[in-house]
Amino acid sequence: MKPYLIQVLKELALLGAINNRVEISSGELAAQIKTSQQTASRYLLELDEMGLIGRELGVKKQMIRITEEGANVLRDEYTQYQRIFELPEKIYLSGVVTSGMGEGRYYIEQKGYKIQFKEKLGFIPYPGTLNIEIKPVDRNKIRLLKKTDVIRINSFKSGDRTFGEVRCFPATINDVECVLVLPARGHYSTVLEFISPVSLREKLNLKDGDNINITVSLPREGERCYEE
Amino acid sequence: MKPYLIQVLKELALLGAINNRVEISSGELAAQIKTSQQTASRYLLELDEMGLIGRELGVKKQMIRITEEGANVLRDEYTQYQRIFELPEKIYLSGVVTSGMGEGRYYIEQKGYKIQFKEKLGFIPYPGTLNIEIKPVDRNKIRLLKKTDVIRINSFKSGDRTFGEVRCFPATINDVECVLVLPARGHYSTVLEFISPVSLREKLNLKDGDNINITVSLPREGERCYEE
DNA sequence: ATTACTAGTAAGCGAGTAT
DNA sequence: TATACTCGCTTACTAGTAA
Repeated sequence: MKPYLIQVLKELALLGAINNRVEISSGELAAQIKTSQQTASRYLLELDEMGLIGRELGVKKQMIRITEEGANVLRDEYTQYQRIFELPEKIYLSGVVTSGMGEGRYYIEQKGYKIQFKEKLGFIPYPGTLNIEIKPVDRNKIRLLKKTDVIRINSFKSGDRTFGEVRCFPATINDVECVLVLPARGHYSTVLEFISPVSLREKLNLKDGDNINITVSLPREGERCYEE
Repeated sequence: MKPYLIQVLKELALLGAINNRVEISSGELAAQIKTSQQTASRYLLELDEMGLIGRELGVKKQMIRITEEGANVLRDEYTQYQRIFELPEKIYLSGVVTSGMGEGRYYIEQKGYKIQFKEKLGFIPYPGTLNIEIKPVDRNKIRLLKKTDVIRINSFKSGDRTFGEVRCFPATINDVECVLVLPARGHYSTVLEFISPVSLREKLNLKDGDNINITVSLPREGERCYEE
């Protein structure tokens, strides 16, 4: 979808072309979007061919109406802006199922973690984590999570070693509820670990390489903290 | 403002670049917006030169943050989408002060209208209308108004002639409250007439040719009616 | 008046590559 | 690895104009 066509569609929508036909000549549209009449005419032809607008050409002007499909294009844009400005409650990620090397399992089996999971999450996790590899660029979204404070699992000592603090976020994978577990310290990884009372791999019938969609819930506004 | 730059800015914002710095290479951005690394690099240069983003170039990746100015560009876009989808309570117009030929005055001085103005608007208008010429393309917005029902002034007979039904809409001109009066029948005009208890021309200190901004309030959702 | 075609020009794109 | 330059190619633009 060409960006300039979205802009034109938006302009038509602002004139009311979503719920009504709108009377506008290519010259008028051109003035509105500050381009030439010829270009405006071409835009309308393109939008028409793509089925995003409908036109009734009269002898003089034309009546234009945005189609359902065209309205959907704009609605999608609107949704994106809402995600930007409406201090989102969720972030959206997609990723691929991978196999870790069983370290996730080793960690969550530690008594010091298990007690806290039971207390703060209300369940003892199935012994094993579901590892999801996300796109490197989406680590920026994880960055946001690291600054928030949802459910905090404290660090503890066991024998000679220390197990670090981790943070938990209510999440869904393909609409199944689970919990994202992030180490509070350390470098950003492209692999996320999820836990649940039951085996997510079985419940979701997943195998390595499967694509899945993730949503992660963010805490309420007041608890949010940003840089600087 | 080039449409494709807005799209890129939006993409960065979706990664969280408004409140945080975001770590992204030109190649990653390219993949995100489905273009080449070179083009993505050029986009970032353009946005940087325009002051819409700030960059910290490291040896490897770069940290990007949307500036206040950049955020404003996106906020303006968002506002436009809100006007499209949030079933607006107001429509926004701009226009130029013109002189009619005194017909407005003739009409509102009619007793049949005056009684109804007093009853339904709560005031007897200053004897004269403020005429505002709008852009022809904005008649589409007026079209929306014609389908709504805010304050209806009934037609009446006086002597041998009939005075038609008119509709009134709460409005503001340069933030001063007034009332837009539209004939219920007849062709769309590019000249709108406004009334008020006092002389709007004096109160706003207007002369012919002055540019003014208008907002017109629409009725609540339930009362709205669309074509078809 | 319009819409929209043609043709010449300008802007945008991406492969190759320097840094 | 990165970023971002050059340059040939493609796409988009507008003036002129036909319908």
